[in-house]
Amino acid sequence: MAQHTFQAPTGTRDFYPLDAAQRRFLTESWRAASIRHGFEEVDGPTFEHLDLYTVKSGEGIVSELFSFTRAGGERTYALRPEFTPTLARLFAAKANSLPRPTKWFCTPTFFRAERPQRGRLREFLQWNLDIIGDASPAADAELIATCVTMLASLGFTPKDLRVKINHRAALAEWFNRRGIAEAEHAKILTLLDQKGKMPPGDFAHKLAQFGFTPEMAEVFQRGIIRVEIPAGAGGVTVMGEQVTREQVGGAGHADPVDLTFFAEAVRPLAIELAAAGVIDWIDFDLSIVRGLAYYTGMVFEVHEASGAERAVAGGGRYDNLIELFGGPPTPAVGMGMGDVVLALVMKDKGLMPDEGGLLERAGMRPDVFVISNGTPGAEQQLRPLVAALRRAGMHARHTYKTTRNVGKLLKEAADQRAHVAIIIEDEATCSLKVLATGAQQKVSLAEAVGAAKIARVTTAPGVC
RNA sequence: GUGGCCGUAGCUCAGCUGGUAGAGCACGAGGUUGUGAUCCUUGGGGUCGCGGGUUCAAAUCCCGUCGGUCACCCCA
Repeated sequence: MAQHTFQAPTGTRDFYPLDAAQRRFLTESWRAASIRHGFEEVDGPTFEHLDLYTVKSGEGIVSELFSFTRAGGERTYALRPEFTPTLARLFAAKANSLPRPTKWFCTPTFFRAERPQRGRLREFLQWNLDIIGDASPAADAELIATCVTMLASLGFTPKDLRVKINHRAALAEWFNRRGIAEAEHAKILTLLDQKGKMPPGDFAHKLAQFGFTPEMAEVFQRGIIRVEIPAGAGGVTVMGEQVTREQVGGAGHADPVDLTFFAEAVRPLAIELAAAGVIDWIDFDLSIVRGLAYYTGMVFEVHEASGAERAVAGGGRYDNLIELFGGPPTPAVGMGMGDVVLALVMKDKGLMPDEGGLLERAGMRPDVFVISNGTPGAEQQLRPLVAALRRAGMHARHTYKTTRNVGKLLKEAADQRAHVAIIIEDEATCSLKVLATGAQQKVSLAEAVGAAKIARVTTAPGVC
């Protein structure tokens, strides 16, 4: 009978030790930033009733889900494709006893039945961050600031990544003032979303159907708009690119471009972002609209500065969503960041730690590697010393090879990224070597555990 | 779901217009002077993604299929 070989399902990943270390590094970075900003960790089931997802997104979503029924069962379930419905369910169930705002985060796995491509897989991790019960621009800014702080902790700068912010409510109000019917708004948003996938001429032509001039199309193409911030709110007075009537149509044009209203609408948010110290990362950009329906206010995406790669993160305000899932009317703002694009962009920018760095940051490096020099007395002490180190809370390893060549075993200790090597000389003494520096000292075997602890603490590179 | 490109050792690949598989690195074992090096010896590992077809003969040519990748659709 021929052996059958099994492959991992399409769009999934196997996590060998180094991959697992990278995953843990990312999730720990997410966790640390969340906790520093006062968010609490939550989670829910990996699968939910299918209905939970069709409520918000309609039946069309089903083809994008992994759904199933239990053999012999009636109900249909789906592996979770996102966290927001679960979050809304959790909040709605205890809404009366939860504080306002409630600040929650999680870093779980999600599943989408799409064909994988660059930056998109069928199973992935996503950091979710939500502030529920606070309608203020300060909450929007806090969410974005948490996201930015996390990215900065990985080594990104405002030159690497840009946070592009738009405002659905302000756009809608602006459209209304231009006399565009409510029913047309979604079509315009869709058109804006697809702008990058068509020639500029086509885009202008399609926009014209909604009464926009080619000059307005030019404004949307430029995207970034100018927003003035009062001095004293973070010391920044002006941000963004000046778009003047002269640049896009001339002062005498019949339909002059006036974005004053829009700039006024987002200024409170800009002031909060300046106060949070992240204004350097921000562009107010009319071309960011984010997919579908439920956003009601601020929307944002984090992009690699040159526009390469997919969005690293995205989110926005959804003030109707908790209600939609059966809770009391509650304003909320949230975001998600997937691990796949994040890792790609980190590698693009040279910010992904190397093997040693990943093991370090994931907490996987051995504290001590114990070597016997091969004499009978030393050999006898090897296992007791390893055991004693482990009892003392240290990550201790030893070789499984038969050779007792000290040079080879030191190489093995270094290959395994151990911090300290202990070479047992005989039944009573050993040498303790700090591998990073080569410094070596003789100690009695009885003192070895204590000496290793001290060496480990005083030589540990800081984990930031 | 649709299309382009790609599948040879753990990795990077060689193998020409057909003549039943190789290199480097890596890995295992051992040696050399007991300190992360160099060096030497040696070992394991592939029904060439899978299945069919053409042929005396297929890693090589043809078809299908599976997988990967990139793009479209979609992107919560």
